[in-house]
Amino acid sequence: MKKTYHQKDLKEKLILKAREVFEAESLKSVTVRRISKELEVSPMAFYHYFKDLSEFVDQIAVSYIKELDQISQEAVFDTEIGYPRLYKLGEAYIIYAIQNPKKFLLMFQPKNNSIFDIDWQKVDLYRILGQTVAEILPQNSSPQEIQVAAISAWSLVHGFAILVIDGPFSGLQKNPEMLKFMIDKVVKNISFG
Amino acid sequence: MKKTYHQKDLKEKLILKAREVFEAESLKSVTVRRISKELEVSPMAFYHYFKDLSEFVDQIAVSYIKELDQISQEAVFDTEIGYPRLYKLGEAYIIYAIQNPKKFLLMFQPKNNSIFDIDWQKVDLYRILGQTVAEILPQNSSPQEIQVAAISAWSLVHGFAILVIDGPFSGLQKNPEMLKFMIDKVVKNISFG
DNA sequence: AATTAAACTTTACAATGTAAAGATTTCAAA
DNA sequence: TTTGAAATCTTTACATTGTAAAGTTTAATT
Repeated sequence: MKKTYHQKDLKEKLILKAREVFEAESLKSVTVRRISKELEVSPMAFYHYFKDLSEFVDQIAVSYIKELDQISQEAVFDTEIGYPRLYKLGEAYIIYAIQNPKKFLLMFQPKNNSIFDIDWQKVDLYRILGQTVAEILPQNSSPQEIQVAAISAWSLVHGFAILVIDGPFSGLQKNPEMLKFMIDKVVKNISFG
Repeated sequence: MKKTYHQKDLKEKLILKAREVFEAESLKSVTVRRISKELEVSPMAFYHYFKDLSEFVDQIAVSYIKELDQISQEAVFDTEIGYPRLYKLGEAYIIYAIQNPKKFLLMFQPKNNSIFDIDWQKVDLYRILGQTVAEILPQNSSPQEIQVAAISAWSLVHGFAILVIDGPFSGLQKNPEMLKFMIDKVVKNISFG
């Protein structure tokens, strides 16, 4: 009996393997039994770490949000304050979304019935965006004004990403030059009414 | 044996019942067995009309797109040409989305693995939007310029809707006045770079 | 009336999530 | 070092799911 009871970091391994399977195939392939089998563990081990499949999927989504956070940070890091930084951030967001459609959709798709209650205030991207628009707005802008600007900016790039990934403008993906042109157009179009 | 073989419009009834169940509960409740049972029909009758569950769900989504089409038409119908019409259209879109989050998300969520290949060119909303922005742009605008404007407009309102429904700005739903203010702000913010 | 096609049923199976209870291992306290 | 209790993992079991295969009933056509 060489069974490896107690591998200690099973929770991380489960998520890691699930990401692997999800990225290579789809969410449908991420089943308790499948992931357990790949880690050579009984299906029920899963339930020692997660309440149910729904919660598990939520945590996978969160792991991707962290990935996006990382990218947002990098995008902002080496770009000058002001509009250039905001444009860069928007561009990075759109490019990530289009290059990682499955991941991106997972983050924003409210799973089954679970509320998936992310605390967005704690998501880096959320704060970075707020910070970035604040740097553009007049010094004495109110939090509300900043919020309004952030919503406008995020809405535009998010909507564009979604509509290009699998909506009415998915045709753009077949024309890389036009796509690039549109990304630039959209990003530069961010404005604060 | 009063079994009602051949009810003839079973296909429509299946979709109708599915919409009912979906709206009252969730997509998870829309199962072949559940819908069949409610119509007092064997589960396998379903397969006489639909290839599989995936295709069925796609058709439900399409039925909601038609609903949105209807609303778009009405929104545009009694509003004067130009920006007022575009604003009205955007507003109607956002309000529908927020008041019918489940339906709205279903339309834009690429089901499981099915391509869900809607021909958007044939969707009224798509054409109405194109028409509406064209009425605003200079007469001699190229199809490409119109397309760019349409994408900008749609992206903004769509992104806003999604982010408010279950994203980082869902908090807005708890503040109807602020929400209304923001909808107006966003809609008026549509611009063509 | 006879034949064919359409609409539906019965039976069956493999895959899924997960409840219940038991086994193994680890580790802290005695 | 022994002893338990807590943590980790397994086995068994069941209800629900999608759907394949084959058969039955009704309607349509000839």
